[in-house]
Amino acid sequence: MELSERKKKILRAVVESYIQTAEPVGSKALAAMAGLKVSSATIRNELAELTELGYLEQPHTSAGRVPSPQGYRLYVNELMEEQRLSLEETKQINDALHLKMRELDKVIDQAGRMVSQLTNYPAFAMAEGVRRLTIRRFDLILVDSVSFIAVVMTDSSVVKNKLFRLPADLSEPQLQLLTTLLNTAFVGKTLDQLTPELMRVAEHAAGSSYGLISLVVSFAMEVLDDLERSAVYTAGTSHILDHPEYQDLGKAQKLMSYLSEDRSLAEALALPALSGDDTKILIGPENVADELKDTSVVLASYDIGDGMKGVIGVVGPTRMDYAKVAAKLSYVADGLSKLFGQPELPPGTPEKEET
Amino acid sequence: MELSERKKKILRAVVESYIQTAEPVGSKALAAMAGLKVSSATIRNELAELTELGYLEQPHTSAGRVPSPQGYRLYVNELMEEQRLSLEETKQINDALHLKMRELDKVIDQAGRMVSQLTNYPAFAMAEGVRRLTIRRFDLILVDSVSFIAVVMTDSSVVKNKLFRLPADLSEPQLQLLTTLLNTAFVGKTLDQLTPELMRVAEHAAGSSYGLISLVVSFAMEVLDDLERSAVYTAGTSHILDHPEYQDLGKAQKLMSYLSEDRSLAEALALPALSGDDTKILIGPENVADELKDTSVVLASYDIGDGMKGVIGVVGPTRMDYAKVAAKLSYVADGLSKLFGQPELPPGTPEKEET
DNA sequence: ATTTAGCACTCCGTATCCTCGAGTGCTAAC
DNA sequence: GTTAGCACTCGAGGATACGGAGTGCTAAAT
Repeated sequence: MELSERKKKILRAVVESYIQTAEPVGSKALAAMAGLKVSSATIRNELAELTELGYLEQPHTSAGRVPSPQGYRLYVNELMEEQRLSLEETKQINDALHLKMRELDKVIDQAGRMVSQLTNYPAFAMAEGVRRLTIRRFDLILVDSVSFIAVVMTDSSVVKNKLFRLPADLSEPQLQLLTTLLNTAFVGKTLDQLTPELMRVAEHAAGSSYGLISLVVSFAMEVLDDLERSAVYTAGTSHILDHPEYQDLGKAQKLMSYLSEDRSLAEALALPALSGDDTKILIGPENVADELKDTSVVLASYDIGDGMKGVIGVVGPTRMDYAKVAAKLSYVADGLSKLFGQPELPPGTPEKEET
Repeated sequence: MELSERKKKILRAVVESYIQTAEPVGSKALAAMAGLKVSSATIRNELAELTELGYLEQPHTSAGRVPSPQGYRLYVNELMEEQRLSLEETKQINDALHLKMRELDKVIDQAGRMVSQLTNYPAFAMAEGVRRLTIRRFDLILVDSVSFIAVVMTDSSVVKNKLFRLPADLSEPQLQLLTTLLNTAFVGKTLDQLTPELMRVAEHAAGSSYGLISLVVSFAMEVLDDLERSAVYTAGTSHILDHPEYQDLGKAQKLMSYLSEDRSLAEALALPALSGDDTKILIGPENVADELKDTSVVLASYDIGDGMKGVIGVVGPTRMDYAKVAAKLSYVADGLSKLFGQPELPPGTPEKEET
């Protein structure tokens, strides 16, 4: 059943007032502020019905109303006005987006921090699809007679390196050979195809018994591990304490430590994040993770290229300023998509501003 | 003036009891536990004197006693017993020390996390002296006709890379030339000698007007930035909320956000950390940073090699289990020193256990 | 000269009670 | 359908009382 215009207006007023003040909203206050020229008594009737329908809740009988998750949901879906960012805000974001680093993990990390700082909520940032990155090239650089550095380069300019030290001497020609071998075997493969089995096949094909190949297997494994680990960053967890809903130490504690376990956060949010392209809002119980049941999450994803997606998001109380957060988040996400889309400019070249 | 044996015994009992319970300690409780066969009245007299001398404090007239910073200081200097770690604990640490990664920043980060997890306090880890790292070698790897990757290798196996994309084409020979140029000019120099001035000199000497050199200047700068930024990691800040002294939300907030500003933490602790080799304990007001005035810090440093030092530390309330924390910290620090001291074994080679 | 027992006193933490006010739901009039 | 009026509910916050842990002091005991 569709709600009457007036009910919607009232619901919206309740949500917005509560978002601002964190205090239950009473009929009188609503009568004064909502652009309705009706008395508080009428509003009381409407409130009673909205409560009946499940959009509002009462902390106790004689308190004002507070939006229920369902209420927030309706607000977010239908009532919320697209928030326009102020010039200042866009400027601030644009400035921050001029990241110097283009290394994937650095960018992700930075993006998370930025979002947290921008919204005053804890934020997280993650990348999805690292295992599908394609290997473009191996290079082995001799350091001294017993060690070399392996550099693997993939799509999206992701580069990883690792130092190897060997029990035996190694000559430049040997290294060359190994390089060729690796390149012919693995270029074009994705990272998660880089399994020990494949390695053994390659080793066999080359007829070589260096044992070196197995070294590089472990290298590849570490690269993967590393990428996956660095696929989630959280920032600004201390902002939790800014909000009155977390005066309760126990709650704050729980949420905080949940947020610092990057892995579980990633798992809980990977699915929702992937299922769509634009901004997603998960309100309280809509979250799968128990720890987030009375917490809301706003997610935005951006395109990294080469089949990878990045996700940035914000975590906060259900009483969250969804409009503002969503606006900022999607602006940042767009910015990041552009950043990854456009070819990297050489440092020093002036870049053109967004307007 | 030296305290009497009995006073010391009492002081120690107060400190240890308070560390455990976080409750002011009364004369009766002390009479019962300290190995003294005197009555509570006698102890009251002693307590009064200890308070007079500034080693103890009274939250209010009719409460028990609490150690003052000065009291903790004496405890730490003279009364604290070297804590022996249990076999389990050493095992736990040893296991954790078998870090796969040897990349400097990863190790530092890991070390911080480990310590926090081990002690249940927030921890931090930093490296000191990155700017003094010596450049060992540059490598430039052609990616495609308009981009290349620069790899710089320094002491301590620190390797950094960055992708460059150029407005113009670039040939393999050109790259070779550039590489030689960079290597002759900069190998053997430390990172902080890698200034724009030096760059200009080199460019001039080579008679080249590529402008490429300036690109690499910026690379070097970024490497430095990057290293410095990644020179501080904090972990486990949420542990703050475990301790009753931070029930006061405001305090918790302040400390937390202070801890997440890595830079200022680093500055505040760089000095004390450097001035000695073994474990350092800073109690409350002994900290220079205002934000840490009622917080204690335990620091241990370890040797990374090539003139670099690493510092790990723990932050907590002045009522901290100094003995345990110091023991764990120095054990970990020793472990790390050894880790950096011994040559890296090739993966797969079984490493010998500590006993 | 210490040490100890005894005792009056202090002061915090807690529980209890009370009041106040915001807000509700309902009824009856508009 | 709307509004005014009113009794009622319930929590927040303030005052008051109480119990207990702990002290400091004095005087006796060792």
